[in-house]
Amino acid sequence: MPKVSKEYLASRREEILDAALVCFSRDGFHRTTMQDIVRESGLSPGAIYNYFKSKEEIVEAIANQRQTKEGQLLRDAVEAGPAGTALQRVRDAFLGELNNPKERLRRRVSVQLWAEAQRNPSIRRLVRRSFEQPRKLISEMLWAAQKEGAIAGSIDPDALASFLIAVFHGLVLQREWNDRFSAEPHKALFDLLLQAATGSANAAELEVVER
Amino acid sequence: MPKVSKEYLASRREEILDAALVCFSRDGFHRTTMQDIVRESGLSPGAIYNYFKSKEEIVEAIANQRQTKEGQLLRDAVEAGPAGTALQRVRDAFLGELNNPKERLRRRVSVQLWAEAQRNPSIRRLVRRSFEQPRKLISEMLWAAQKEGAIAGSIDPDALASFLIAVFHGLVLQREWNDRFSAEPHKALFDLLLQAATGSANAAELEVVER
Amino acid sequence: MPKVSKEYLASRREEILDAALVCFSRDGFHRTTMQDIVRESGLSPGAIYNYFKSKEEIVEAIANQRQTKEGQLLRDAVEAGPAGTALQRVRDAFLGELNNPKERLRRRVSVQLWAEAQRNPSIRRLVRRSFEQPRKLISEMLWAAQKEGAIAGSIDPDALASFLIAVFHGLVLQREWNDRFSAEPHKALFDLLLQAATGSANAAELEVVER
Amino acid sequence: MPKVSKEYLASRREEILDAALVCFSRDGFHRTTMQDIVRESGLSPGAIYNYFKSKEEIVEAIANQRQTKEGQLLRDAVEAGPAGTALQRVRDAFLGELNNPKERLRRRVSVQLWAEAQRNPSIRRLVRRSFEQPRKLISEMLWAAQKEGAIAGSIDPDALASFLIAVFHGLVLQREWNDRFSAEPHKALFDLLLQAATGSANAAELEVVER
DNA sequence: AATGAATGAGATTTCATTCAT
DNA sequence: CATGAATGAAATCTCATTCAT
Repeated sequence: MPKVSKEYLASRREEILDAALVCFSRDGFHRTTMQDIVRESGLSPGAIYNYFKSKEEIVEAIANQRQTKEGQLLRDAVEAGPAGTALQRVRDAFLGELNNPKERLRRRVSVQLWAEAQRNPSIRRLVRRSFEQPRKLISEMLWAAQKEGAIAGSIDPDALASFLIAVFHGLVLQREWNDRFSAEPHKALFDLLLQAATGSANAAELEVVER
Repeated sequence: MPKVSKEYLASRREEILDAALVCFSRDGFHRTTMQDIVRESGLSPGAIYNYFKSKEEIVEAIANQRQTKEGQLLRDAVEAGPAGTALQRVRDAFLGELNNPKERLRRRVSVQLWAEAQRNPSIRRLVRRSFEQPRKLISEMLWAAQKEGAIAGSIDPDALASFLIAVFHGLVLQREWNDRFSAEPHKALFDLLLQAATGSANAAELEVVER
Repeated sequence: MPKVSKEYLASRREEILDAALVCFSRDGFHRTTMQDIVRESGLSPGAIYNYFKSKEEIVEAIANQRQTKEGQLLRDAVEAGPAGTALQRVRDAFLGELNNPKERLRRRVSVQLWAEAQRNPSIRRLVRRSFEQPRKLISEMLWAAQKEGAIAGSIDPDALASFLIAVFHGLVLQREWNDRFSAEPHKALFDLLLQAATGSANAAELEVVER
Repeated sequence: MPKVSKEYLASRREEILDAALVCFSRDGFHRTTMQDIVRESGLSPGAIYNYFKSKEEIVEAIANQRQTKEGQLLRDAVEAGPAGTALQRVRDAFLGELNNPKERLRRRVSVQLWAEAQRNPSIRRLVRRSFEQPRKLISEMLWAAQKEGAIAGSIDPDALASFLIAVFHGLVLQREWNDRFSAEPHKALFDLLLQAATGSANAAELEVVER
C-alpha cells in the first residue's frame, strides 16, 4: 500500500518537470544544474531523485512530455472541424502558437532537444517520433485529399508533409532569433503552396510545364 | 619579429578549430571536454589556450567560421551563373549539400549553435547573421524578379525568402533524424512553390528561362 | 527547517578553518592547495566548498578570525585587573604568547596576512583593523594615564601606542627567525620605555634635557 | 671568451631584477607570473632563464639584493659621521626612508620576504642575515657605548639592538597599512628610549655629545 | 644569447548523485 | 518519502619551464 496517493506522486512529478522546463528554457540542459531545478521546484535534491533516476531522465521526460503534448495538440486541431479545412487548422495551430509566450518556453526546449538528439539515442527516438507522428498524420490527410482529387497526382504527399513540417521548424527558429518576428506573412505562403498543390486547373498546367 | 609566420599561427588555429568541429559534431559542445580537443588536435592544453582564451571562445570561433563560410558558399552559388537561374543554384547549393558527409559534420554543429544561441548572446548574434545574410541576398533576388514581373505582385519577397530558408533549416533537421533522408522530392516542392509565386502565366516562362 | 543544527554547521566551519590554519602556517597561503586542506580536514572538496566559496574566502575567514580573537585577547588582558597594571598585562599577554606553540602557528599566519594585505583589499581591511583596534585601546589607556599625570605631558599617547605595537610586531618576526629567541630581555626594555614615559622626577628632567 | 661583456650580462641581470621587483611589489611573489616579468622587462622567457634557473632563484636574488643593499645603507649611515651620533644617523636612515616611494616599493617586497622566509630556507637565511647584520652592528655600537659608561650597566645591549630593530620593522608594516603614516612622532620616542637607556645622570651628557 | 610557441603537471572549482537521519 | 550535507570524479584553465630555431 503506498503511503501517498498516485495523484500526489503524479502531481509532484509534474511540478518537477515544470520547474525543469523553466530552467532548461532559460539556461539549456547543460547549464542547468540539479540545484537550479531544486531551487525552482522548491523541493530537495533527494526528493527529486525519488521521482527521476538522473538528470538525463528528467530531460527525457521533458522530451516525452513535449512529444505527447504536441501530438495531442495536432490531433485536436485535426479533429476540431470538417476534414476539408483540417490543414488550415493545423497551419493555424502551428503558426498561431509561435507568439504564445508559454509555448515559446517550450519551443526553446524543443530546439535544445533537436541538438541533444544528435548524441542521445533516447532523445533522438523521441524527437524523431515528435516529427514522424505529425508527418504521418499530415501525410495521411494529403493522401486522402489526393485520392479525392483535391491534390495533383504529381505531388508526393509524404514529401509535402515533410516539407510543411520543415517550414514549421524553420519558423520556430526564426521566431527565436527575431524579436519582431511575425508569422502572418507566412500564412499566405503556406496557403500559396497548398493551393499550388491542389489540383486546380492552373496547378495541373504548371505540373505539365514542369516536366 | 615573430618567431613563426602569421600563416603558421593561422593554420594552427585552423587545426584546432577543425579538431573542435569533429568533437563538437560528435559529442556536442557541452559533452566535449578540452581534453577531447587536445586529443583530437594532437596539441597540448597549453597550446590551445595560446590560441583561444577559453572553450567558449572556441565555440564562438566555430560559429564565426560557420557564418563566414556559409555566406561565401551562398554568394558563390549566386554568382556562378546567369541571374535567372540563381535561385535554382541556391536551392541546389543547399539541398545538394545535405548529403555531403563533411558538410553534415558542420550541419550538426549548426544545430548545436541554434540551441546555444538561446543563452549565449555572442552566438546568438552570429547565428542571426548567418540567417539574415542569406535571407537578405535571396530577398534581393526576389525583389529584382518581382520588378521584372517574374514574380506575382501579391507576393512579399521578404517573407518568401524567410520561408525558403525555413524550409532549408527544417530539412537540415530532418536530415539528421532520418538516415534514409533524401532531398530529391523536396526539390520539386521547392520549385512548385517558386512557380506558384510567379503566377500561372509566367510559370511557363520561368521554366523556359531556366533551361 | 535545517537538517542539522546551526552549531553543527558552525563547528564544521571551524574545523575547516583549523585545518586551513595548520596548512597555511606550514606552507603559506599560496603553496597550500585545496587538496592539502581537504587532507588536513578529512573532508571532501565539495564539503569545503559548501562552507566557503573559494580558497580566497578561507584566507579571508582566517584573517577575520585572527582579528576577532586577537581583539578579544587584548580586551581580556585589559579588563583582567586594576587599571594601573593594565599595560603590564597587555605587555605580558603579547610577549608571553610569543613562545606558546599554538599561538606561534597563528603568528605565522599573521605574517602571511601582512604580506597578503598588500594586494588584497579585504585582507588589508582586516589587517588594518587588527592593528587599529589594539592601538586605540592602548592609546586610550595612555590618554587616561596622562590625564592622571602618570605620563609626561610631552608624550604623544597615540604615537606611543603605535610604537609599542610596532615593537610587538617586530618581535613576532624575530621570534620566527630565531629559534632561540627569548622575549624575557625585551620585557625590561618595554618597562624602561614606559617608565621613561611616566612623569617620574627623572623623567621630567629628561624631558627638560631633551629640549 | 664570452661573446658579450661581463658588464652587459650584469646589467641584463639587473634589468630583470628591477622588473621583478616592480611585479613582486605590485602582486606578490606568487601572483606574479614569469609572463608578468617578461612583459615588465621587455625580454623573452628564454632570455630570463638564461640568467636565472627558476622563478625561485629570482626571488632569492631579490632577497639577496635587499640584504646587501640594506647592509650597505646601514654601514654608510654609521660611517657618515662621528661615532657618538651614529645611532641618530641610523635612526634617521631607517625612519627617513619610510616615506621614500622607491624605498617603499622595496619595503613591500621585504614584507613578502618575511612571509616567504617561513617556508623557504634560502630566503629564511637571507632574511635572517638582513636582520642579524644590522642587529650586530647596532649591538656593537651599544656595547662600546656601555663600556664608555654612556649606557646604563643594567641594559642588555643585544636586547636593545633587537628591540630597536623590532620597532623599525613594526613601523615598516604600519607605513604600509596607513596612508597618512608619519614617522616623525616616533623619532621622539626612539630618543626617549635611548635616553632612558643612558640612565638619568648620563642622559644630559648623551645630549651634549649629540650636539 | 635570444626567441616564443609548446608543454603538461597540477590547481581550483563544479555538480550529479548518495545516504544517514 | 523528504531532507540536505557530503561526496569525489572530472572539468577548465594556468603557468613555470623547455627547446628548436
